[in-house]
Parts: sequence; structure tokens; C-alpha cells
Amino acid sequence: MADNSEDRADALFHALADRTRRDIMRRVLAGAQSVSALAVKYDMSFAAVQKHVAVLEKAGLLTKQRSGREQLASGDVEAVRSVAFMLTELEQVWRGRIARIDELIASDLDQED
Amino acid sequence: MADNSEDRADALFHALADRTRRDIMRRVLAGAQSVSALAVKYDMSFAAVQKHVAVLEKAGLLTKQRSGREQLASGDVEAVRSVAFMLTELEQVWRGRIARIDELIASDLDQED
DNA sequence: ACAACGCACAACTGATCGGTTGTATATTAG
DNA sequence: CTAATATACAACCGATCAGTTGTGCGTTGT
Repeated sequence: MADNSEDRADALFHALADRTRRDIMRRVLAGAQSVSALAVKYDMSFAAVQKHVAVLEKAGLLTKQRSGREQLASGDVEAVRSVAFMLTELEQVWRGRIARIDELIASDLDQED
Repeated sequence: MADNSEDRADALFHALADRTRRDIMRRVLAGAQSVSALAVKYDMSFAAVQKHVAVLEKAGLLTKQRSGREQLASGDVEAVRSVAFMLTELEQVWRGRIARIDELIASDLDQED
């Protein structure tokens, strides 16, 4: 149960790698929605939508709050930002390559003098 | 074969939902790597690594360039940014909710006057 | 009280995934 | 020319995925 950051990244990207789940995220980021309110929007069974919500919840992309017999799902914008941050880190790796290439060019110019 | 943006989003998030593939992305963003140079870094067969590279290539996250008998893989930072942009769009949906809540508060205050 | 609603969960199914081994093909080194 | 290298790809396998149906259980409306 070593819940390292790679496990979390796996869960986050996997959760977002499905168009139904991305659509659910749009809805619950726009405002809390009950599971059944979400379910009527998709051409699949209630249970299927409920499982999608569960995947998003386990990944930490949404939280549920009970309200009577309904379960209200709210998108967690911080989780979305954490995914964006992972991509920023990837981009930083690329910037490192560019910086190294620039250094190479600079040292070549030195030699040409 | 309607290659819409949702198909592309599926492919991009799916490609990134595996730690080996994310690690490959770090390496090929830092600099072009042959498939076999990548393969020696992981405790799995060459064919397995090659399939991971193929998944990343199909998603557009890296490109391959032949150099003799080697195939040099380079990370495409623009594809990484396009994923980041999708997350920004999600965050904008959330900002819309906040804006609407703010309006509600504002109109409540109007009524309280 | 009780019928309808909202949700959770289990069991099942076909499809996809991540890995393997084996084979084929092109390129390079000696 | 031949052997070794680098890659591609097919076939296979167990695990996971995305969907289904069915069952159960707490909550609400009448």
C-alpha cells in the first residue's frame, strides 16, 4: 500500500483518460451534482456512471458529500492543478535540454573566435 | 475513424497513465534516445519498451527519426502543452462556477440593502 | 406503513492492456 | 559475405477495464 506519487499519477491520468469521466469532471467542476443527476446525462446505466464517479473519487478528482439520500459530487480543482503541475515538470525537463543545447552553441562560438 | 479531439484526449491521457511511459517521456524530452538505449533502462523486454514507445508515438507525444539502423525518439513538448491546456480548460469551468457564486453573493447583498 | 428513489456493490462479459516469446527485415561491423 | 545489431510485428496470456444486470439498503414522499 505504498501510495507513492507514481501511483497517484497513474490514477489521475487513468481517470482522465475516458471521455465520459472528463465530461463528468466538467459538470462537477461547474457545480455539485448528485450521481443520479449525472447519470441521466449519459447513454449508459446508472451503475456505469456510478463506477465512473467512483474512479474519479478514488483518484481524488472529486469528493462526495451526502445530502439526504443523494450523494453530491464536487470537482476538486486542486487535483486538476496537480496534474497540470506534473506536465509542467515534464516541460521543465525539456527546457533543460534546450538550455544544454544553448550552452553547446555558446561554447562552439567561443571556439570559433 | 472520426479523429475528434476527444479521441486525441483519450490517447494522450492514456499514454501518460503509465509510469514507464512517463519516464520514457522524461528521457526523450531531455534529449533524443534510440529505442534500444531506452530499453536497457527498464526491467522488461525490448519489445515491451518498443510498444510503450509506439503508444507514445501514436498519441503524438514523441516522434521517431531514423538514423542508420537506430530509431531516435524525441519528445514533443507541444503535445505535452496541449494536455496542460485541456486541464486549463477544466479549471476555467471551475472558475465559471466561482464567478456564478460571486454573482449570487452580489445579488444577495443587493437584496439586503 | 410502504412504495419509490438514490446509491452501493457483486457477478458476469467482451475488449483492451501490459507483458512475454518468437520470427522477420534492414543496417552496420569485421 | 557473414555475424551482430536495431527494430518491427504477430501471437499469446493473465489482469484490468468498461459496460451490463441483479440485489440490498437507507431515505423520502404520500
